Amino acid sequence: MATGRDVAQLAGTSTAVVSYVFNNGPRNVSPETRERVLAAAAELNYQPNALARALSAGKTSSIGLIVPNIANPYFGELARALEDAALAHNHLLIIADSAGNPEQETRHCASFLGRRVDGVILVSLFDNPDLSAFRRENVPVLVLHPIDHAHGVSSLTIDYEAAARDATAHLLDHGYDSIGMLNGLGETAGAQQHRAGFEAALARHAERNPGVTVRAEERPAEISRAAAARIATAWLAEPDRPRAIYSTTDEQAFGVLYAAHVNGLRVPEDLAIVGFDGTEQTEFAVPPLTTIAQPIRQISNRAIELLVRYVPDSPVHELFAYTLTRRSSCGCEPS
Amino acid sequence: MATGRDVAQLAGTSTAVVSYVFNNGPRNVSPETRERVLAAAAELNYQPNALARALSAGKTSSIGLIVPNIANPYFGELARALEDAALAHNHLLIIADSAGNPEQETRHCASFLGRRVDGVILVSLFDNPDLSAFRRENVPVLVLHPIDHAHGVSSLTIDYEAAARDATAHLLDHGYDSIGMLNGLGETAGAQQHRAGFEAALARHAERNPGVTVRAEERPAEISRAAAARIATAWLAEPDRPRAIYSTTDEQAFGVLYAAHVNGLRVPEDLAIVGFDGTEQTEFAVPPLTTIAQPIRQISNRAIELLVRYVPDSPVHELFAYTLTRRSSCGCEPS
DNA sequence: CTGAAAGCGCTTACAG
DNA sequence: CTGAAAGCGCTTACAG
Repeated sequence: MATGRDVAQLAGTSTAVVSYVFNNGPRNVSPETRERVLAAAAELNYQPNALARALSAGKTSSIGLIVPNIANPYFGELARALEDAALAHNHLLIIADSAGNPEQETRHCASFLGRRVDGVILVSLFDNPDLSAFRRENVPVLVLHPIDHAHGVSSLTIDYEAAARDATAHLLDHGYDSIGMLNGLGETAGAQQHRAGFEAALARHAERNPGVTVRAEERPAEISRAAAARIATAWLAEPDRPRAIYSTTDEQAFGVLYAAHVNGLRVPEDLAIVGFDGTEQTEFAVPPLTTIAQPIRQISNRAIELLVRYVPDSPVHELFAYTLTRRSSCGCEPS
Repeated sequence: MATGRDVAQLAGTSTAVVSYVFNNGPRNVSPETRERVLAAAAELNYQPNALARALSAGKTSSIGLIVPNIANPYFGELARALEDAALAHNHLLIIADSAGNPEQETRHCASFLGRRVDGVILVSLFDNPDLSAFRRENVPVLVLHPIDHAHGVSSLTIDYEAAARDATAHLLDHGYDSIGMLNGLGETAGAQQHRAGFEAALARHAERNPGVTVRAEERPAEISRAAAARIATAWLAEPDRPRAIYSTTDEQAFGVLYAAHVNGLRVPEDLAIVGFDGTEQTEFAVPPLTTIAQPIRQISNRAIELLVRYVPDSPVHELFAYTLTRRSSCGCEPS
């Protein structure tokens, strides 16, 4: 492939000038020279080598993203929004999938370090991911879920506890007296906040409705349709099955929806469901799913902005607004 | 960050040897020297700079993938399988999303060229994508869908026409006498093959059942749940609505499922549905969707293999086996 | 406004 | 088995 030298030669100038033209700086170039360079470049189909540029300039203009499963639509939508935002800043988003495997997450981190990404965005499988290597090399890292502030990592997230409280309270407002929560596996900060919100809503409800008892139970499941379907199918077959289920991800909510179908239960007449994430698919579920909608675009735009423009020198923890999108799966009237 | 020179210095050797150690070649290194290098590297947290390596070695060990929408689960599953395969060959998969925008696909192609990827895998928005730049630079390209062989691009795909024929025939075997096809937009090779298969099944059925008339109609829709839902909702509200619909993607099939729900139609009692792609979600649809399952893993493994090991010097067109996964949406007994 | 040259951090013939 | 050095293709002070 043609190099800057080839272009310079054909244009009768130096490689420095070719660089100035293609980068619009840092020095000025006379209009005539610029024309000659551009013409030569077009003739030779010149495409600057991004590797050489990155090596020389000391930055790659790339950002790494690690998600647990890119086939999960929430992460797909997230990746899409992040890529749009990165592109708007002329950065490349490198998407890596940890496939639910902690070791693979660690491998991807090392690989990103080797590729000298300018920043990384992480949806971690660990409650306390080891980010010391990034810290050592001064590579900014952003985590897109709750994380213990003591870990010293920046996070951009909605308030899971408040959202879980609202979701549960909404189910309680419908009058359901037996509510299940399908949480994720493990004691991550996210899982703990979901639980805290769930319990807070129950406590408040008990306080306001003396004498009324609501049965509540939490069960864990891997975050996948298949796992949620399996666990919920068994759960809903029990005689004292819950009347409503709060799922901590949409992916699991779809599994619960399926489990209801398997058990011949109507939604919402026999079982109410609320999901979490607000993926586009929830609108087209049968019936449409009520869910906590995350502001994916806003979080994504801010994440990229923080990584490419206003790199914080100490950890930041920004909270974003969520909305409870009411649809028929919880018992609300279809709109 | 520590460089190879730092490591060489600490280990009391040269950068060449450091390189030999980290690449296991191309020269041998005595066990003692190797030990010293490894120890020094560990002490300095040395991580070879992949950019410098690529620039020097003349290959990036990276493969570019462009899909129309990474939030579409089919492409998510595909990306995941391709990444696994690439990783197994120590390659990086760079995922790019054209967001249904042809110009963005073109931009991504240029960007891949600039990043000097070793190969590209494409799910194109164009019927005849302009791949001349890759050809000029000798970058192998693989397209994962039907494409006119005259275009000179390699393709890895299932036989869409045969699959469409089987799917349609299956619906006809159920005895439905009015069948709709929800195709993609535009006259791509894929859309044409879907149509050809659909019509072939109808023709054969007519031949074998003289006197029996089956109504058939094709309608186009953008490949998204929302678009398919909108179009199918109107279609199913018509008095002579189809009794069964063959959707050329699962994503559209989910939209049709939703449209049936909106129209108060039961699936499969009032409307039978068959999808295409075999995404994992189809298993957990309500009711589970019958679909043409693509061998995603096999196609992905082969694609990576062709790009990193047996780069073909002239276009290849490999056909993979698909399966019709029967579930209840078409009227088959739930298994 | 422009050019010659050093340097980014590797790899790899070339010597020894 | 090991080292000195050229080179990959850019960017960017340094001169002029």
